[in-house]
Amino acid sequence: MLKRRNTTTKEAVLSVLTSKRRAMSQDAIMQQIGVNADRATIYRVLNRFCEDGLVHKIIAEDGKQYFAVCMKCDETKLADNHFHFRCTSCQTIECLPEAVHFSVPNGYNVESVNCVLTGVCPQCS
Amino acid sequence: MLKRRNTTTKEAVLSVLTSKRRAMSQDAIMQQIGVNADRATIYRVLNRFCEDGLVHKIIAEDGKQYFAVCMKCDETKLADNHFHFRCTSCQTIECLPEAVHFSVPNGYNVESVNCVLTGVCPQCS
DNA sequence: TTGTTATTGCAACATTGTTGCAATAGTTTA
DNA sequence: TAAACTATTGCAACAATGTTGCAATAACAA
Ligand SMILES: [Zn+2]
Ligand SMILES: [Zn+2]
Ligand SMILES: [Zn+2]
Ligand SMILES: [Zn+2]
Repeated sequence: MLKRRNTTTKEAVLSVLTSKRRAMSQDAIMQQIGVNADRATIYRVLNRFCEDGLVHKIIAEDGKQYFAVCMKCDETKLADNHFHFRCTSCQTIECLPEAVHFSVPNGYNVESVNCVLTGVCPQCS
Repeated sequence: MLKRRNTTTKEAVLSVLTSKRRAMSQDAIMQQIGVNADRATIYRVLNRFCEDGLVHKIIAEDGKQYFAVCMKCDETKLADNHFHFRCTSCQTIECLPEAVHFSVPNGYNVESVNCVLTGVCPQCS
C-alpha cells in the first residue's frame, strides 16, 4: 500500500461524510465541500478511502455510487453487512442498524453484499 | 395503460430472457437476440415489460440494470423480494429462492428492495 | 383496404465514472 | 532550511450506460 498524504481535499471530503452521517454521491459531496476540487480527484479520494477501509461504497437503485464512513468504533455500531435506505425525496442514503441475513445454495461464494431499500424517510413523509 | 402490440423485438427479448432464466443486461440481450434491434428499442421494450409486471429490474454492483422474468406461476416460485446473485466470473445474475427479510425503524416507508450478492457461482468455481 | 396510433430507428444528449499525463505539493532526508 | 522523492492533483479525453425527440414504420381494428 502506498503512503498516504494529508491533503485539503481529502480532509474536506472525510469531514463532510463524517458530519452528514449519510452516504453521499460524488456530486453531493462536491456541493457540500468547501474547497474547489476536480471531479476525478473526489473519486480518487473516495476510492482510496474504500481501499483503506475508512469508507464503504453502496450502489443504489439509481445506479450511482454512494459513499459512507464506516462507523466501526462508534456507539451506533453497524454490522458488516447492513441494509441501506435511500429516500427518493431528499436523495440521501443512510446506513440502517439492521444486519443482512441470508443463506445461499451450496457452491455459491459470496464476496460482497449490496442491499438498498428505497422509499421515503421519516423527515420527508 | 396503452394497448400493447406484438412485435418481433418484443417477442425475441422475452424469449431470450425466458430461456436463459437469468437476469440480463441490455447489451447481453442484444448479443443473444436473433434479430436486429436498436439499443433504445431494447430499453423501451424492457421498461414496458417492467411496467406490465412481466419482468423485474435489478441494479447490480456494477451500476448496470439487469432484467429478469418474474416466474410467478412457475414451480420454482420466487418471493416478491428475493436476493440476487451476481457472478463476477460469468457476469450473470440469477434470482435466488431466498426471500429478503428486514425491519426498518418507525416512519420509514419502503417502496422497493434491491439486494444483490456478488461473488463466484458454482459453475465458475 | 384504410385509419389510428403503438412502436421503431436514429441521432443527440445527459450522466456517471475512469484513465493518461504533466504539474503540483506533501513528506522525508540530508 | 533546502533538495529529493513521489503521492496527489487538475485537466482533458474517453467509455459506458441510459434517456428523449421526432419522423418513419408497422401492428391492429374497423
Ligand atoms: Zn427523505
Ligand atoms: Zn452503510
Ligand atoms: Zn459464474
Ligand atoms: Zn429476481
